[in-house]
Amino acid sequence: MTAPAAGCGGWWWLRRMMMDDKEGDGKSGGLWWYSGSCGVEVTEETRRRRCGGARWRWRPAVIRDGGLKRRTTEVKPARVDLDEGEETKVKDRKETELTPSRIYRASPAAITFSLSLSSVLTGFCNSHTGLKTKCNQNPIRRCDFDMVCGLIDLNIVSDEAEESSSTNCSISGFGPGSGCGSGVCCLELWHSCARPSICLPRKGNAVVYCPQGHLEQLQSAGGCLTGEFTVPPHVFCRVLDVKLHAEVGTDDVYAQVSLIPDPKLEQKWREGGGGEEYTEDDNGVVERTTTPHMFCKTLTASDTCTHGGFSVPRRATEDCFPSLDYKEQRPSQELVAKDLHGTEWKFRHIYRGQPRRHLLTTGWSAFVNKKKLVCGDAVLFLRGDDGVLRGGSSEFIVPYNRFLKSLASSFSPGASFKMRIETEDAGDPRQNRVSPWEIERCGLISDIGTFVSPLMKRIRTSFASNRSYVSSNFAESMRFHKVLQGQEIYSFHRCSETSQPENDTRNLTSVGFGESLRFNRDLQGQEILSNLQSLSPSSVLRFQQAITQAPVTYPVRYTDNMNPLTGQNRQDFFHPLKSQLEEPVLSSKNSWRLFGFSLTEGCNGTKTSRCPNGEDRVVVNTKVGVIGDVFVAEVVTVSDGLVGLL
Amino acid sequence: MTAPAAGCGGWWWLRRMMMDDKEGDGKSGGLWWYSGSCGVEVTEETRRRRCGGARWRWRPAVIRDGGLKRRTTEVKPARVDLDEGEETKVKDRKETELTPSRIYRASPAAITFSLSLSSVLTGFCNSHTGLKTKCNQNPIRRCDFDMVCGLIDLNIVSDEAEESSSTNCSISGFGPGSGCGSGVCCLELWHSCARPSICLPRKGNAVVYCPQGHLEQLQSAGGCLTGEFTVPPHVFCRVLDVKLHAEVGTDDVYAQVSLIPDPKLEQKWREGGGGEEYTEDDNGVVERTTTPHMFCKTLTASDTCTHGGFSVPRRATEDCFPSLDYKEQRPSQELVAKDLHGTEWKFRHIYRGQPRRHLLTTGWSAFVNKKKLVCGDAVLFLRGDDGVLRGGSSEFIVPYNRFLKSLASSFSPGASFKMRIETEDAGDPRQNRVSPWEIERCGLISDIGTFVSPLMKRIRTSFASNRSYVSSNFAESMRFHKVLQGQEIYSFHRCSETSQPENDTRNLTSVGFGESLRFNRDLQGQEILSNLQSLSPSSVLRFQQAITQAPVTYPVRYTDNMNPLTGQNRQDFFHPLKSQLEEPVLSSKNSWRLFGFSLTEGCNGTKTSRCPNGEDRVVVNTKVGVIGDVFVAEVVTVSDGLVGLL
DNA sequence: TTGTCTCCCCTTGGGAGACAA
DNA sequence: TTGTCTCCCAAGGGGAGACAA
Repeated sequence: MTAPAAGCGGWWWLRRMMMDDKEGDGKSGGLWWYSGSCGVEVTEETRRRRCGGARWRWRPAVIRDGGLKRRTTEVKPARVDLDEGEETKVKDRKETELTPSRIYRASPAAITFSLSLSSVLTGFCNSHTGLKTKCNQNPIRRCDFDMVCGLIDLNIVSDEAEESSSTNCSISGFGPGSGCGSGVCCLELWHSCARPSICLPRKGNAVVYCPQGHLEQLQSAGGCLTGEFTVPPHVFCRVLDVKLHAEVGTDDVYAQVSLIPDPKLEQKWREGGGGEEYTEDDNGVVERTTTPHMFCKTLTASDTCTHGGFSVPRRATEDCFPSLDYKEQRPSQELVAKDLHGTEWKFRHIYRGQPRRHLLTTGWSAFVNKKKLVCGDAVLFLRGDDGVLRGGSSEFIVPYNRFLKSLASSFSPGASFKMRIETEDAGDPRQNRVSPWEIERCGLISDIGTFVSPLMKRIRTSFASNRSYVSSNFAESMRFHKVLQGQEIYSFHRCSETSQPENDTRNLTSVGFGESLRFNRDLQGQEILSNLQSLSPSSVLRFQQAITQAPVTYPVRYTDNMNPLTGQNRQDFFHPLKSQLEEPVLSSKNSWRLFGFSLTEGCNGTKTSRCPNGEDRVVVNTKVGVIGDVFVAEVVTVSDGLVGLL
Repeated sequence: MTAPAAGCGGWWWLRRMMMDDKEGDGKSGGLWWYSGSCGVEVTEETRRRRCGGARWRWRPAVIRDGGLKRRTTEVKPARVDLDEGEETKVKDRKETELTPSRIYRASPAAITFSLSLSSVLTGFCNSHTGLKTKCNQNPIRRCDFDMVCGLIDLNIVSDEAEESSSTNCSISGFGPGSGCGSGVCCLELWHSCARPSICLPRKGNAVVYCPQGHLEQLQSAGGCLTGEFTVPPHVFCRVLDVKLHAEVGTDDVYAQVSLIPDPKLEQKWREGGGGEEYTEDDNGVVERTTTPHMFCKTLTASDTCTHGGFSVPRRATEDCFPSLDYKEQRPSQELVAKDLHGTEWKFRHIYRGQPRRHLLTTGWSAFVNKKKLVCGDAVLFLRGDDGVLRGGSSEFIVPYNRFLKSLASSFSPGASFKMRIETEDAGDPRQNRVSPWEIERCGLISDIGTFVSPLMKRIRTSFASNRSYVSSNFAESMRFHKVLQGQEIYSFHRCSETSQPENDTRNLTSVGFGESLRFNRDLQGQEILSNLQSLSPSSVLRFQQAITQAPVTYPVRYTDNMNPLTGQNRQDFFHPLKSQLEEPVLSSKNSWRLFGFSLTEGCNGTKTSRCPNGEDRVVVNTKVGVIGDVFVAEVVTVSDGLVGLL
């Protein structure tokens, strides 16, 4: 549990915690429970064991040397047979199979595919027992809110106090078509469970689907797809539908996005037409106009033990729960909570004790047992508001406008750029290839775009000067911070500095982010440390070595680059190559290709060229670059379809 | 629960109980538990719902108006919200999918197939929580026995008392190759869970496999097989291996029989050779030389409630459990029981109370909970002895000798015959076609065999005069009665009469069965009623109508009747017909074919000929015929490959 | 403000005999 | 002989305040 804290807190901590047991020896993440008489260790023999494309996961727990003296029922069998101090393995948690993403074709006209956004892209976004909750005190006072339980560490709680209107909230409404199976999945809740960077497209959005990258990832992930497929590099599509889902057993969230190819979009693009009429921002993200009320808390031993209930942080109660009638001696009310599946959970919320505190009593232990929560897990309460489905992107579904914009910028070896990353991966990004729409030029623009698309002139925009894009990008990322809990918020401008006095915090958080900072209100996190501290010289060296290795060539073929699906081409979509006589896979080419989008058209250099003074500059860039969740690097190669970095 | 009792008790009751809720409205089989304050109804919304060939089942329970006052934990949630007398639905029992039978080919030489004997053939043989048990009182006294828990009704207990040597029994031994997956499945136990008429072939037995009937049944059962297959009507085989299995979740038993074609057998048959050298009886059944010790008891409310344990019938204790040291004030011992999967269960067996009685206390409730037993279920204890794998037949694997014998007999319309049936189906036999080796001539032999096989002269034997076969047949069926519990045994000669005084019972049971009657020792059953009572005139009429309808022709083709697999013929085994140009399926023929075995060779009548005075005679035959598990009917048609009845 | 602990009390369940069918 | 009931008691869980970090 000594892994350095990195980034600006928020949901990043969820993954950080789950990555803590990197040694994989089952010790650092082991559970020591009631260590007074015997230690019970939860092993992880099969953690992350790959099994036919399925990923086995393990649920971490917190090492505790202290603890309660009573044992839980689960430990009971061990106690009987154990001598003092003896250890045993308790398999009280079933490991759950991770469903790989699926591709299927609903009809020749509509390409429907299900992309497990959080599962496939992160692989570790598990253990959420999301709750979408309503609150009932009596027929008059009623409040709907959402609640998510995950694995979030928190030692710092936000000091921002904010009075909330905690009554008469309505259920966050999603139509049956856009919700979960039961039509009750809440968008806020879904996002709070998903990878922070996940943005969902909206119905009707114009997007560019990149099936090559999708297939490639599926294949490399050991999915069920085998053989070679004839797929175009990208398909201009409209979003037919977006459905939010959650796995029944694990509460892992995923989305099912239905696309239909739209030849008009391609035609528009070929004719040099600009972007879509709607241009809220280039992600299509629509900011909420209402403020969500939510809080997150890591469960303590007392929260999860059988004696007593859940101690609710005072500020969280005021922000998320309906106010109690404090004139009564023991004010109480009943909360009705819905999880991701629409299952209702009832909790008795009472204000009692000396000194007074807020507690959830009746019903809480049932929830703990059913969701198999242990000390160290976290729970998130999210009060329901009316949610609006936002635009966005996955790795394989790129907003049309963003796609067009990316064509207007060029990258050449040595050029610096920045992109958002998952903070926890900063120490080992494993990102040697990125898509042009994921990155942004920064610093000096050494090469003016040598690649010009038919519409480049019209929409050409320098990323570096496109300030609105930058802030939008951050607003998007910060939006996910709101589900976190913290007392002290640090601006990412100061994240490499040491902690500040508490009364300085608000001033800092109000600098430079405007409205998006309101999401930080509930942030919970430890001190923000620059990833610089976790980047040892040796790790940098390893990273350098990795990028100089021969690039991997994937067996994905495409027949006509930049050629969207039309006619017979579309007929062959996803059909395995069998009798087609083509040249073998171009393994001799120095082609780094993730999404099949060519940046080499009109560009001379197609070979992998190592950065002339790479090592120093990379280190410098890394030092400067890892700020919060923004990764700054430089282009090493620009080759067939992607940008090699860093 | 007013369904008429039918047949001679025994395992028939298992299916009878599960058929009780024929209305399917979920009411007649509902569970009313602790009706004092609230009724809790177990519904069966999806009972026996077919789902892609899988059969969903439901576990019945007994309606109880009385009961204990304490509630089980499962009812607890309902109690909170219920007013007095209010009802709620409790789904405390998961319905379990029934695995359909499988056919696969291990190698071209060895046809290995797995036939789920109990599941496929009965479809309802579920809910057994079999236990194979050892008994430990101390290191000195140790006893192994078997225990099965099923759904058996019993109101009568056998009065026969028999002292048993209850100590130092050995584990019933089966080699790893012939047992369950873990090599611990007991043959006795397996048989006690299987359909009563199931007989397993032995390793090395000569059998005739009838793939056409097998495929036909699989197809009509909605199995995974589609298309048409080139299969011969029968294949002369040797039994390579017999493996006993049980489904993990349901304890449903099935067997995996491995066969290998044996051309020598066919050659022998063609040369007019006789039967096999071993001729214990024509089923190849080897009678046990040791007496099994077992008992069965329907669980009472007290047995399944949380207060107290399982009350063991005194005689059962003496017969199956090791004797206790009655000099002690509270004699007790520990029993270690193994279920079908080899899972061990420990029970404390104590002799206490005033008056004294035998109880299983510690460990019992854990078993009840794990196996989800409720009042009305039954439990069977089977003491382990050395078991010997017996010969026998399934519907598709016919013992060679029996097959040969069946060729020696002929049937023509109007001829009477009898066959064993599942008692519970007597009211609706759904048996309009049978195989010649399943039936036996009775009454006047109106037609002397017009069908003569090459070896008929040598082994020709009249079924009606083959007394040993008759008794063997009954011995086989009675063998399964031993697992049942009853106080009053009725001879099948008197089964249509009303109940007799108890002291008459022993005399009756000793008439006419000789050694086979020892299996009745533990029979448990209600009064034996003739199925005549359940055969209303309308049902007979319906049956008559059914058999006069145009016979169904199945899409099973066979290339050469009576031609076993040889050479290329064998190569095509199970391979779908694709390019073969044959005449269409002979749907115009009045061919009733179940196993593809022709009885029409040398026989003039191939058309469906209705019995001249059918209705009256059928009724008469039925009246006479349904005696215990023996069904007497008459031949209606003799056509291409089977005998039409009744 | 809230995590831990202890105390109290109720529920539950295991195990015993009483009693009667 | 055995099914049901009641009693006893221990274990465990829910809920409360005490206390301290």
